[in-house]
Parts: sequence; C-alpha cells; structure tokens
Amino acid sequence: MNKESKIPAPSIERLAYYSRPLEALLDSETPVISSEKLARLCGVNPAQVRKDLAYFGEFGVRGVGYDVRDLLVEIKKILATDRDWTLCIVGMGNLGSAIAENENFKKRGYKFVAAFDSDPTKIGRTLPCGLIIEPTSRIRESVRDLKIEIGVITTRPHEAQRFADLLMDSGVKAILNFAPVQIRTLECCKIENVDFAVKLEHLAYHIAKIL
Amino acid sequence: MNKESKIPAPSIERLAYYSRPLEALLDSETPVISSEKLARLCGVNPAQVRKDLAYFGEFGVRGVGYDVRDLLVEIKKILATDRDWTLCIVGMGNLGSAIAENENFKKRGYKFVAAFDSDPTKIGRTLPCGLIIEPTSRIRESVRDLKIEIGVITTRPHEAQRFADLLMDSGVKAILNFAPVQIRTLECCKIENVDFAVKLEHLAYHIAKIL
DNA sequence: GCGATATTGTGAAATATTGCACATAGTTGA
DNA sequence: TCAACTATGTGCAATATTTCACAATATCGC
Ligand SMILES: NC(=O)c1ccc[n+]([C@@H]2O[C@H](COP(=O)([O-])OP(=O)(O)OC[C@H]3O[C@@H](n4cnc5c(N)ncnc54)[C@H](O)[C@@H]3O)[C@@H](O)[C@H]2O)c1
Ligand SMILES: NC(=O)c1ccc[n+]([C@@H]2O[C@H](COP(=O)([O-])OP(=O)(O)OC[C@H]3O[C@@H](n4cnc5c(N)ncnc54)[C@H](O)[C@@H]3O)[C@@H](O)[C@H]2O)c1
Repeated sequence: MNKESKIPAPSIERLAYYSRPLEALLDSETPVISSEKLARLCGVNPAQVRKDLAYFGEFGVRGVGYDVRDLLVEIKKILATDRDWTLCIVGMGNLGSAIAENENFKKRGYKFVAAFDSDPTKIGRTLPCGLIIEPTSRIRESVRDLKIEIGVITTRPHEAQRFADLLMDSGVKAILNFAPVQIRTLECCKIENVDFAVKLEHLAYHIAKIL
Repeated sequence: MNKESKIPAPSIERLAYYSRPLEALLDSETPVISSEKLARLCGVNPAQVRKDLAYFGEFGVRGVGYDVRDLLVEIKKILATDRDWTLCIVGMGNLGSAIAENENFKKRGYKFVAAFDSDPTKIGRTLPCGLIIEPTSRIRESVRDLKIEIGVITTRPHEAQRFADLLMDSGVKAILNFAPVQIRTLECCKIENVDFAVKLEHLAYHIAKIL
C-alpha cells in the first residue's frame, strides 16, 4: 500500500534490538557510534543496520557515525515507544504475574492498568505492583473506560481464543499472546505470539544433530 | 555443508507450530489431516506445510493426507523432542520461577533438574515443583554431575553474559536467554533469545500507524 | 585548502524463502 | 478394471531479505 508497508518485518524487530545497546551507550556517555560497532553489539551485518535505519530517514553523518542520543530518540519515535501505552493482562498465573511485576515494561512506557482472571479464588487479590485482580466479566467495561490499547493473554490455552475475541470486541488494537495456540484475529487487531517451547524445540533440533 | 544444514530455520520453527494442533487432533481422535486443514489451523500456506515436511521425508499419502499420530511422531523425532532433555535455570525471579513451575515443559520432556540464584536470601528455598535453589557457585559441578544439556537464563541483564559464559564453560550445549541483552556465544553452543519487549514494540509500531 | 581517512546511504547482486501449478500416486465406486 | 477424485511432493517462478561494493560526504592534520 503506502511506502511504510513495504518495510520488512525483520527490520522493525531489529530496531528494537538496536535500542538495547544504545541505551547502555547513552548511560556510559558514548556520544557517537558507527554502524559497524552497533552491528557487532547486536550480532548483525553493518550494512543491515544502515539499511534498516535508512528506511526511515538519514540519521547518520557520513565519515562520523550516528549520534547515540539522537538515534535512540528516532528509533523510539519510529517504534512509537516515545509515548505510554495502556495494557491489560488476562490470566494471572505465574507468567501473568511475572509480566505484570516486571519493571522493564513500566520503564519503557507499557503501563498495565488492569489484571483479570476467571479463578474466583484469585479475584480481589492485590498484586505487589498495586493492581487488583478483577473478574474477566469486567474486561469489556475496563477496556472501554481505561482506554486499554493492548491486551496480553496468559491464560490456559483453551481459554485464549475466547478472551482474545472478548478483548478485540471490546476495542483493543493489539494482542500479545503467550498461550501456545493459534488465535484467529480480526483485521482491526494485530497479534504477536510468544511461544517459549518453540524456541526450546529449535534448540533441541540443533543440539541433537551435533550429538 | 550437509543436506540438513540447508533447511530454512523458519521451517524448523513451523514444525513445532504444526505439532500443537496435531496434539489436539490426536486427543479428539481425528485419524487423518490434509495439508490444507493443518495449514488453516496454523495460519500458513498449505504448500508450505508440505514443503516443510518434505525436507525430512514423505510422511503423507497422496489423495489421503497425513496420519495424525504418525506425523506427530515424525515431527517429534525431527525436533528431537521424542526424548527427555535435562535443563537448569539461572535466576529465580518471577520469570524463572514461572518457567520452572510450568507443567507444559515437563510434559514435553524438558526436565528442570537444577535452579540457581545469586541472591543469598533465595538460596535453599524449595520451589513448589520440588527444586531447591542453589548458589550460582554450584553451577559448574551441577552441570557436570547432572549432565545438564540446556541452560535457561532469567537473571538481570547485566549478569546474563557472565552466567552464559559459565554455563558454556561447564558444558551446556544450548542456552535459552530471556535477558534483553546480546549474548556472545562459542561455536559449540547454540543460543536462542526470547525478548517480549521486542514483540510489544512491534505491536506498538503497527497500531501507531493506524491511529 | 587539500589530500588522506572514515563512514554513511544505496543500487544492484546474491541469497533465502514462499507460493504456484501440476505430475504423481493413492482411493473409491461402478 | 477403470474413470473420477483427492491430496501429496516438487520444480520453478515470484517475492522477500540480506549482503556487497562503492559513490557521496564529512572530518582531520598539515
Ligand atoms: N509459565 C511459563 O513458563 C509459560 C511458558 C510458555 C507459555 N506459557 C503459557 O502461559 C499460560 C499461563 O501459564 P502460567 O505458567 O502462568 O500458568 P499457571 O498455571 O500459573 O496459571 C494459568 C491460569 O490458569 C488458572 N489456573 C491455574 N491453575 C488453576 C486451577 N487449579 N484451577 C483453576 N484455574 C487455574 C490461573 O487462574 C491462571 O489464570 C499458559 O497458556 C501457558 O501454556 C507459560
Ligand atoms: N518478568 C518478565 O515479564 C520478563 C519479561 C522479559 C524479560 N525478562 C527478563 O528476565 C529477567 C528476570 O526477570 P524477572 O521478572 O524474573 O525479574 P525479578 O526481578 O523477579 O528477578 C530477577 C533476578 O534478580 C534478582 N533480584 C531481584 N530483585 C533483587 C534485589 N532486590 N536484590 C537482589 N537480587 C534481586 C533475583 O534474585 C533474580 O535472580 C530479567 O533480565 C528481565 O529483564 C522478564
């Protein structure tokens, strides 16, 4: 469609990876970095770094490199992480709680403003981060009232689709799903899946070959 | 190099995805499935399913489809998940504990046999799954004695490299890293990273475009 | 001011991955 | 036995992504 829609998805993901060492460099007051050094820090090819950035503008200075602070600001602008996002989490088991408690998300502007579970014994409990676990029946009005934009699903797999449907219908724009099932989504909602077991299986495949 | 090394990494990951609905189909006693139906369940192209499988053999029957049970067995053989794997986990914070407790991993043959932390107040504590948290100084001998093959890192980011080095040096064959840092590895050790925040940033990028 | 040096931005080549389209082969029913 | 049907396996074309290689442009020392 438009120009931006032709940007490779892997490039977008790499931008996020680039921002990690940049934050460290900013802390250590390194003013400038070359694509070569940044590439080495991220384990990619230097031309890749330049090309990824070039999709969005000319952020470097030829013969010099990239200003660390400026580049980080630009990347955050591109990824839309220069603003806060409002999230909720459905399924307050071990994983859901770990995510809700995680400081890194808060630091990066991901604000969890509601937590839901269908287990009656969990409802009403206060998490260390201050959130109170609500019944899943309150998802619809919470999403509306708190203007929740992203939903995180950490329920049992068999409930995942149901809550995804409910979240989408309530108006969330995106879902991050940790349940190991394929979620059917509507056009208006972007979904990303995280499945640790797939990564483990990938590792198993490779090391079994060697043995 | 050899034939297998030319198999695309995405194909390997998809095999793991295919196994999820296959397990459900096996439970519901569906004897046979076509590449078209399996593809729809996984949200991919049917030709992709056939091609991915064809890298490893001819598992289907023309005009019929794939026998669900046989296919699942074959995929598990390929991914080397038809056997048990011995794992340890370093960093028993919220995320580390959630992973150690997770039933799915155990069910799939990933056995956590040791848990380590450097926080003295955590050492000696018994987890619900029965593991006792040990000091990180015991990593080397535990990996050797328990023949641990895969290490999972869920420490603070700044400690991740140190423990990765220690795990590799102790003889683990693979590392699954959850700390948001680039880990430098040796040739003999395969690494996979899981970074939830990257996924969130990807979502943020897409939904910010729409708004 | 100018040559030597560094490093970006980018077109074009190389490589990797996906999807099409159809020959191939098994099944079913007459 | 054979025709009609179904769905796999696969060569090849299409697409996507990565990497190369170099012109463009900035800096530095003299
Ligand atoms: N923990 C992990 O490491 C991990 C890794 C990958 C995927 N996942 C997936 O994330 C999801 C949540 O995992 P988790 O580890 O947080 O699971 P968990 O068992 O801690 O809790 C998951 C949910 O199930 C409910 N639940 C758990 N036990 C229950 C019981 N006895 N009765 C009624 N309800 C109960 C909880 O209320 C919670 O909402 C699952 O789909 C899991 O497959 C988890
Ligand atoms: N929890 C998540 O959702 C999540 C998501 C993505 C990545 N991660 C990463 O995984 C790693 C672990 O995350 P977590 O949520 O389990 O972190 P956590 O804060 O629960 O614990 C992490 C580790 O730090 C130690 N620790 C924590 N607080 C401490 C303190 N006050 N004093 C001394 N030691 C302390 C713990 O002993 C533990 O080993 C981090 O690198 C984090 O960035 C976590």
